[in-house]
Amino acid sequence: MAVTLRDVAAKAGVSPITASRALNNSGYVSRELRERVLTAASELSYVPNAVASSLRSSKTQLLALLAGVINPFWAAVARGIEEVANDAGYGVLLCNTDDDPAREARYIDQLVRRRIDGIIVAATKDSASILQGLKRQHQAFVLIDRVVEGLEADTVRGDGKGAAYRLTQHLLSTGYRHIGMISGPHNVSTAEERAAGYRTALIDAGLDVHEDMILHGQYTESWGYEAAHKLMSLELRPDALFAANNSLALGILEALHTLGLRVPEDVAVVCFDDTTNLVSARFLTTASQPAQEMGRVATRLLLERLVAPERASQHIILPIEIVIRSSCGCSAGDGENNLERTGSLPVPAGALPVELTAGSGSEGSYGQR
Amino acid sequence: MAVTLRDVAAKAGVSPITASRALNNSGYVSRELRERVLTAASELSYVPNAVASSLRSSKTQLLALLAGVINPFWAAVARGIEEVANDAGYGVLLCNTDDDPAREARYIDQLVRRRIDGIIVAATKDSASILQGLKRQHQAFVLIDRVVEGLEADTVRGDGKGAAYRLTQHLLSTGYRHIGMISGPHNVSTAEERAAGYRTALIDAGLDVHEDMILHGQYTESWGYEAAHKLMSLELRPDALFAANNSLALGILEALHTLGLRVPEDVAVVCFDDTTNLVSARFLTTASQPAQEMGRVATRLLLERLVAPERASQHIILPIEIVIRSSCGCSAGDGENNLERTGSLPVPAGALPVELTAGSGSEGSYGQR
DNA sequence: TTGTACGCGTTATCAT
DNA sequence: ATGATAACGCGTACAA
Repeated sequence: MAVTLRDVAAKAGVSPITASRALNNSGYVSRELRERVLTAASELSYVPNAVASSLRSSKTQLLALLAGVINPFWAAVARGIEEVANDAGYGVLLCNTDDDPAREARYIDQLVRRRIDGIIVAATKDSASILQGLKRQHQAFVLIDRVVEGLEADTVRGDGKGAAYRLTQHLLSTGYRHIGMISGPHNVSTAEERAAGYRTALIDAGLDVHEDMILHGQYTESWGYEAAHKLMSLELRPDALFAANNSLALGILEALHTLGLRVPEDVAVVCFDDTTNLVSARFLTTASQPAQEMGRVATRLLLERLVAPERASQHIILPIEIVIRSSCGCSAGDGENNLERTGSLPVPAGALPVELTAGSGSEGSYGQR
Repeated sequence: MAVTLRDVAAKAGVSPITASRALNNSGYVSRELRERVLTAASELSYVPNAVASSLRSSKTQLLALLAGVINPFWAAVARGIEEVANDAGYGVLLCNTDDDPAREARYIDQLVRRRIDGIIVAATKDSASILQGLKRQHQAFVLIDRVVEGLEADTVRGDGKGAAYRLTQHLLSTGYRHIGMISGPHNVSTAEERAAGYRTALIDAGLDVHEDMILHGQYTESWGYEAAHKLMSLELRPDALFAANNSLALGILEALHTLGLRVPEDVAVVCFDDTTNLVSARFLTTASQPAQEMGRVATRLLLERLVAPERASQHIILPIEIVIRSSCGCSAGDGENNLERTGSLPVPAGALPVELTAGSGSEGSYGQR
């Protein structure tokens, strides 16, 4: 039924393998035969069968991103991945896990069956055992954004603890003393690490850490909304809130609006993740993660591993810039364009290299380009 | 190297084909042999090779969504697709085109090479010829959200013209007379159709249509921002703005904020697409598209077509509900929770069946469940 | 530079 | 209910 390489070869008067070489620019083919083959192919409207090719070569030329891809952060990551992958001749599958371990497991199973060349995964801690299984099967994968305890693997992530530390420090230096922390699930490493940076900053400033001001839940807008309500009804009401990601920040802003509180006049708000495409969050001071670059770096790492499966795993930690806007009283807006009044905290040069070699067996140092 | 069906069969002491039948629950296999096979498979950690299976059966069990998937609207659509597809044993590939015809073409080529069973595509008009090519190759696909002139194919979309009409009517009945329209690209049918509904509403109300108050650009936040600035600097300044999608609405809100204008006190704003997950847009009166349902219906249509390739194409138009919130002066918020003050316009029963049979050769009538 | 023969892992077809 | 055989469409290995 369908046109095959054979048909093309026959029409061009050559053997199938010659046709294959001509179409793939592999091996030696004379200029004349190549012409004949290409002409025949286009005349027959030949469409190569990637399935057959994959079976024979045991390569699918396909990578996958496994994450909760609804978030703009992940959209940016995906873009970075596609960029590098496409350049290298790979396609990219986007798989939406919603951070649900069950969906995660189902997808991984699917991807392995389909012999996807490599997987970029934002894993929960619950999937440690599944990922161990992948290692055993020699399925290539790279962890992105999140680490998994007890799993040694290529990893790309942001310096979440450091950024949370500096974000908290910024609030403290602006005069806030009762900072509430609204974070994500305990089974996601970034949620823990951001809380840790916050704690350390308080301690280093000689302040007490009130554990009842640290709330963990989901990385969702609705949890941000709920948690903000909880924190704002504490006896010792916070004068500032730290949102551990962008969705949480949106929920928090809505809650504060509901309560008739203004930002930053009544309560300061800072948050993690870049949110430049959300108008309501444009005025927030944020830890702006290099999402697209994370995607690029992860993909490069993955492609390298496809070539060298036995190489020691690399841990790459990208710096995170703190972007200062008017949400924490440093330059309160008055109805004018708040966007004008922004700044940026330098990344402390000393802090990073220390973390860069944190992973066992690591030697990674990528930098940004 | 890898464990194959052969190995499993050998270990279970049966032929490969019996092992295949046991693992796939296809054909007749005795209870005992099935047990033996399953045990052998799990002991060997057998992972079926979907590539080989696809080659032999010429089915990949894979569907793809081709769209600008960054938008929350498409995220909801994707969810609906996954829901139905997974239940039917299909996986779903998400492909991000950014409405760029070149990317669209590249992806389609990839998908066809990989022998994807069916494609759900939000097409631009530029891709008419490519899609014609797909038809010629008997590649199954379904158009979603957007129609393509001169292309007869299964289609699922919202009643955009009708909804735009009613949205405009709502503004008019609330007393607004100078309504600016900010829409998307000319090569996307929804952008045209929403503008058309707006025009018809004005005409039916006996008002003049000022073409300089209708701006087409991209479906992006930045175009919304830019266009709002343009419209608000017209001599005859609009008292209301119609955003043809949610991204545009965000940009418009930001622009109005920049200009120091309040919504709805100074300018009313209505928009298309559900935006319930965007805090800044929670108070907008919107045409709330049944995004997830669109995904579900499109997938059902596609699965049906896989079974009956020669069936006449169906055109399904889903009703769109108008959700009234405080953005157009009907019940201006005063700092309290605007969300309380909402309502909903009934879908006019008569309008729909007429459109349902609009497509040539169509007979579709799906309804909602 | 070109061609031959075979195999990748699975399932369709037909036979038993 | 089970099995033998062949074939899906391509690329590797080797030969010419």
